[in-house]
Amino acid sequence: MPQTTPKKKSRIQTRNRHLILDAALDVFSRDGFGGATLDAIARTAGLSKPNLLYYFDGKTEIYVTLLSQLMETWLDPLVELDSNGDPVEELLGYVRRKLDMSMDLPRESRLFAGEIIKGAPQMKPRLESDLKPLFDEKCAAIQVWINEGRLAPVDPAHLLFSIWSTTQHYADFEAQIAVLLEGSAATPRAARHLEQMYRQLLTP
Amino acid sequence: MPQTTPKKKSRIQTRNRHLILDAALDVFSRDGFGGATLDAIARTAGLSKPNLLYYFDGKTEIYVTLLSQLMETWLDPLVELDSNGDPVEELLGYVRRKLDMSMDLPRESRLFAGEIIKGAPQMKPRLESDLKPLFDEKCAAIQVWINEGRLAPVDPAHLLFSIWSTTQHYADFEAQIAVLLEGSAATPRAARHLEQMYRQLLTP
DNA sequence: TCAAATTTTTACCATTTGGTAAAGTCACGA
DNA sequence: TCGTGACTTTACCAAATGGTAAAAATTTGA
Repeated sequence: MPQTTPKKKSRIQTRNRHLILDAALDVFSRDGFGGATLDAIARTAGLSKPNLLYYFDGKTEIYVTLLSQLMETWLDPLVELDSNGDPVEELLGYVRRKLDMSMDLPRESRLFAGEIIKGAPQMKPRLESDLKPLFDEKCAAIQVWINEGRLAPVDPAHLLFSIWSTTQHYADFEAQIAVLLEGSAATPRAARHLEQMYRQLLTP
Repeated sequence: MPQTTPKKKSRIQTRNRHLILDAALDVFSRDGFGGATLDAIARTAGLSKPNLLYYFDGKTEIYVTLLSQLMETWLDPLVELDSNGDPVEELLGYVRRKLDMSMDLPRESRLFAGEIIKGAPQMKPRLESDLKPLFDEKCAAIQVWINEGRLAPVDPAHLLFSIWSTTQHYADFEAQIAVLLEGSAATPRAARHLEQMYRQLLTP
């Protein structure tokens, strides 16, 4: 009986698949799906194009595999938002995790952004099946906190949108920020600014 | 003596150039520069590909023309930020203008986002020459307001980043928001949420 | 060690893409 | 109305691109 997720047998399999996915992340996040080429991915990975296609069935499969892996990583900080914790501190912790993620994984952030900008042709099903229920659950939890008077009355959905946009901005618009901030490092001041902003907004 | 900006002579010239630029905005904002094709632009514009190339010298020229026109529109709301006005109201007005712009011109917002995500290969010079001085000027004006005690102490640069990201998010991530919010219209609640957030942050 | 299985390379191919040459069509002023 | 210049179409190309077949090289396991 064939497995739906076939195990990667050899050492060399896993090594090369990782090489390819890392190269593909470079190329897809910079050029988008349409602008990326198999040649560019192969060159970046240090493999030949036919060799690439020995490990993946095609350009689309590489892209989908990347997005699929990314989805888990991307949802993780929100999963960790604990409805039993202190409301303000939980949300500030979430902001912090999202910001760290933007700084540590800018390519992943840009890949995600590019896919959504295009209208999410590949991701839409997973947005509906994975993100939407989690989003609804967390919005409800935030609303409970508000009803209990432990959080200032904010629009839960748009609060989450704000957090996503302000944190991901540092990855997605890095090129613009580099021009405007020149030498100075963005991270510490960004972290301070976001904590100040969301603490004021959320404290009842 | 040839003009640097040759005048568009006939009625049909201007009409077709507009048709092409509008079609190109559709295609480039969805597929990015690399993913866009002249065929797709021509089809969208209702012209033949050679006919396209009668009006523009090539794919790159169309793209650069679009970005160039966009730059003015994009900077405009920030230009209007009046250092003689009331600080909080001026900044809230700016937020409002940026949000309206995202809602009215989502394709332009996505085109801009796509270019920056790629590392701004075409825009970087104009970011340095046009945006950077304006940004520095407005940051300085905000700092003056803070020093005068008319605005809460915030990081001017990161305040502007927040405003850009939270407003543009509604255009750039429209596909995701559509999934999460389903039927309900985002605009009025977004406007309320952003006003609440920035009023609290900025009021001294 | 040596055959079987896995991995890599070489040599291709069909389609798509950005772009051009040149012939044809149209609009307008003399 | 007719010639001239502006516009459009037809018929192409060369390069790039996603992808394949099959031979060659390498690794693996008995």
